[in-house]
Amino acid sequence: MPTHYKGTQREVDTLNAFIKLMRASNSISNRLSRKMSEENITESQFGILEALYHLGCQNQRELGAKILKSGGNITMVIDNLIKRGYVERKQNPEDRRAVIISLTKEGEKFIEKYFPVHLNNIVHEFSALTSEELETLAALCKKVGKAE
Amino acid sequence: MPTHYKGTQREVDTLNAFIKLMRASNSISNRLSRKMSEENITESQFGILEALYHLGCQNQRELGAKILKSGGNITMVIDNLIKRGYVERKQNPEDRRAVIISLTKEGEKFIEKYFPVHLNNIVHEFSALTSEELETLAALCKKVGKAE
DNA sequence: TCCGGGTTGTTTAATATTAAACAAATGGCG
DNA sequence: CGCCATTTGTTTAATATTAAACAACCCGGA
Repeated sequence: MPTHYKGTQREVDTLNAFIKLMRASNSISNRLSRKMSEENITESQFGILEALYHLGCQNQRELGAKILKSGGNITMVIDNLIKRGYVERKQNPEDRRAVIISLTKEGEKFIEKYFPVHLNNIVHEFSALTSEELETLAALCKKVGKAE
Repeated sequence: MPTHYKGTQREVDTLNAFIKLMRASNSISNRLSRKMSEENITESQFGILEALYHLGCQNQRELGAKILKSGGNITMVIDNLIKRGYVERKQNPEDRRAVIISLTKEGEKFIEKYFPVHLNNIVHEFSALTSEELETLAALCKKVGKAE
C-alpha cells in the first residue's frame, strides 16, 4: 500500500464533490443511453434533435456548442440523423459557409413521441430528491466550473 | 417553432436539474481531459491508475465497476497502460480466470507526480463554491440515481 | 465425478469522438 | 479592389467505447 497524498480539508471536500458529481452524471448517462439505444438513437443524436425541437433551426457550430462536442463529430452525428430521415441540411443564402440544420416531419414526430418517454426516465432517476433539493442541485451545478 | 411539451412543475424542475448536472459534469470533464492529454493520458487511464493507487491491486472486473466502463474497454485501457509501463498483469494463483492488475514503479511515480496537479485543476473548477456548498452538492449527487 | 450455470477476460465489428489539417467563404482594412 | 485573419464545415487518422459472441475457468449439486 502506497503512502497517499494528504490534502487540505478544502481539497478533500472538493475531491469528494467531484467524484460524487461525476459518478452521478455518468451513472445516469449510462442508464439513459441504454434506454435510448432501444430506439436506436445515441445521446448525441438525441441532444441535437432536442436542441432543434426546442430552439429551432441552427447551424452545426451552434449545435456543437450546445452538446459540447467537436465540429468533426457534429458532421458525423448530423450525417447519421440525415440517414434516418430525422433532419436535413439546407444552404444558408446569407452565408455560404454555413448550413442550416432543421427537423424533418419524421424527426419532429420522433421527438414528440420519444421526449415524454425520455423525460419520464429522467424523472425516475431523480425520484430520490425533493423538489427543493432539485432546485438546490441545479443552482449548485450552475455555479460550478464558472471559474476562469 | 413547434408547440412544446408542457410538463408538470416536477418535470420542469427535474429537467432543469438534469440539464445543469450534465452540463457541469461534461464541461469539467472536457476541460480536465484536455489537460490530461498534455500528459498523453486519457480520463479512463487516469481513473484506473488512481483506483490502483488509492485502493491497491484489483482485477479487471473490479476496475471496470469503478470507472463505469465495459469489460472490453477495460482490456484495451489496461493494454495501453501496459504499453506505457504504468501497470502490469499478474496471474492470480487462486483464480485462473482473473488477473491481478498492479501499478509498476513507473506508474506509481507518474500518479504521485500528476495527482496533485490534477487535484489542483479540480479545485480550480470548483472554486466558485463555498465549502458548505461542496458538501451539499456531494450529498445531493450521492442521493441521485439511487432509485430502482 | 461430472454437468451446467455463472464469472472473468478477450475478441470482433460497429460507432463515437477528438485533434489536426484542410477547403471554402466571409469580412474588415489597407 | 485585394489581401489576410477568421469562421464554418469536412476529412483523416488515431483512439475510445460498446454489445455480443466467445473461451477458459470456477463452483455447487445431482
